[in-house]
Amino acid sequence: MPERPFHHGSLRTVLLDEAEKVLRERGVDALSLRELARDAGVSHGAPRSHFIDRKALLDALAERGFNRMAAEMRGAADRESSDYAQSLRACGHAYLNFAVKDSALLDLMFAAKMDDPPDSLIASAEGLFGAISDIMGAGVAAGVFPEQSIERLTILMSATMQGLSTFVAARRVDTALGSALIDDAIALFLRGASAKSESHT
Amino acid sequence: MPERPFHHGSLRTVLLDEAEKVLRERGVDALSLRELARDAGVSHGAPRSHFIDRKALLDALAERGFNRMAAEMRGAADRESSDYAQSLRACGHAYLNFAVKDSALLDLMFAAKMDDPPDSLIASAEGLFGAISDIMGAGVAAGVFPEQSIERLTILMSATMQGLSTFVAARRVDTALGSALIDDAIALFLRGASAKSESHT
DNA sequence: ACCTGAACACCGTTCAAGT
DNA sequence: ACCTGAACACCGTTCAAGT
Repeated sequence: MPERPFHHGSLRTVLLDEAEKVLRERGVDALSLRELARDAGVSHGAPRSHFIDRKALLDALAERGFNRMAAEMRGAADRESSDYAQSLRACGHAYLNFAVKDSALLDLMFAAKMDDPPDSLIASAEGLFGAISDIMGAGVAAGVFPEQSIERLTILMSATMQGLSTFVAARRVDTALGSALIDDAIALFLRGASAKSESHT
Repeated sequence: MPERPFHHGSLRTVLLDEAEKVLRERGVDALSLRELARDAGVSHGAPRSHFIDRKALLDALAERGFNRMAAEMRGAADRESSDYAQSLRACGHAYLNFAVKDSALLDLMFAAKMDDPPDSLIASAEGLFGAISDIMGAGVAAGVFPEQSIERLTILMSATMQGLSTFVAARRVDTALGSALIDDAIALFLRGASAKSESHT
C-alpha cells in the first residue's frame, strides 16, 4: 500500500466519509477542514479544491443525509408493504433511527440558518419529502386517507416524526417511548383523518 | 454617561443580552466571546468571570430561552382561556412565533449534542414542558382529552409543534401554511383523542 | 485540474497579575 | 470577586506557485 499518493479524484469522497464519521462521533463543532486534511494526508489547503469553504462541506454532508434518509424511508415502506399501517410505522421508525444514529447530521439537514442553499441541496431535501409524500399517497389508494387533505397530512406526519426525533436526540424523551409515540401518532392520524372523511359524507 | 467603568455586577446580563441579539441576527457561528467582550468594552478575558467557556454561555442562553418560551406559552393560553380549543391554538401559534423569531435559539435549546447539561438548564427545559402539560391538562378538565393518555398526547402535541417550527424555520414550509397546519394538527388531535375515548365506552 | 505551503486575521482557553 | 493582558494552540480563508 502506497504511503502518500492516495488521492487522485477520490479526495472529495474521502473527506466527506471522514467528515460524516466525525460528525457522528464528536458533533459539528469538532468538524475542522484542517483536521480532515491532516487525516487524509493532504495539505490544509487541499480541501479547497473540492469545497470552497466550510459551509460547502456542511451542505454536501446535508445533501448526502437527505439522499440516504429518503432511501431508508422507501426501503422501510417496501419491506412492510403488505399492511399499510405497518409500512407507515416502519417509516416512522426509520426516521427515528436515523435521528438517533445521526442526530448531528439531521440537525445540519434542517438547520435554521439555511441561507441560500445550493440547488442540489434543495433537490435532495425535496427528494426526502417526495419519498414521504409517496408513502402517504399510498394511504389514499389504501383508502385510509382522504385525498383532499393528503398534502397537509404529509407535512403534519413529517413534522411529528421530526419533532419526536428532536426530543429523542436531545434526550428529553426515551428512545423506547419515542418509538411507541411514533405508533401512537400514526394511530391518531389514521383515526383523525378517517373521522374527518366520514363527517364529509 | 461614563466612558468605561460600565460593569459592576451587570456584565453577565450585558453579555447575555448582546449574545441573544447576535444569535438572532447572525446565528450561533457568529457568536464569539471575544467580540461580545469588545462590544461590552471589557477585555477578552473578562467573560471568563461569568462563563467558564463558550458552551456555558450557550447553555445560559438556552436556559433563558426555555424560561421565556414557557412564559409566552402560559401567556397565550391565559389570554384565550374562554374557549379551550382556541387557547390550544394560541399556544401553538406562540410556539411557532418563537421559532420564527428566534430559530437559532430554539436550535440551541434542543441541540442534539446536549452533553451533560447543567441542572439549571434541565430545570428550565422541564419548566417549558410543565407549561405545555398544564395546558393539555386543562383539556382533560374541559372533557376533550381522555385522562389516561394525556401524558403521551402532551409529548405528541409538543413534538408536532416542534417539528412544524423546524420546517418553517428551515423555510421548507411557508409561515402562513405552518400557522394553518398548527390548527389542523390541533383539530386532528381533538378528533383522534375523543374518537379513542369513545371507543373505550 | 489538483495540490502545496506561506501568510493573515480571528478564535477559545489559560493564567499570573492587578484592583 | 472581578477584570487585564500576554501567551499558546488552533482555525478558516486566500493566494501565488508548483505538478
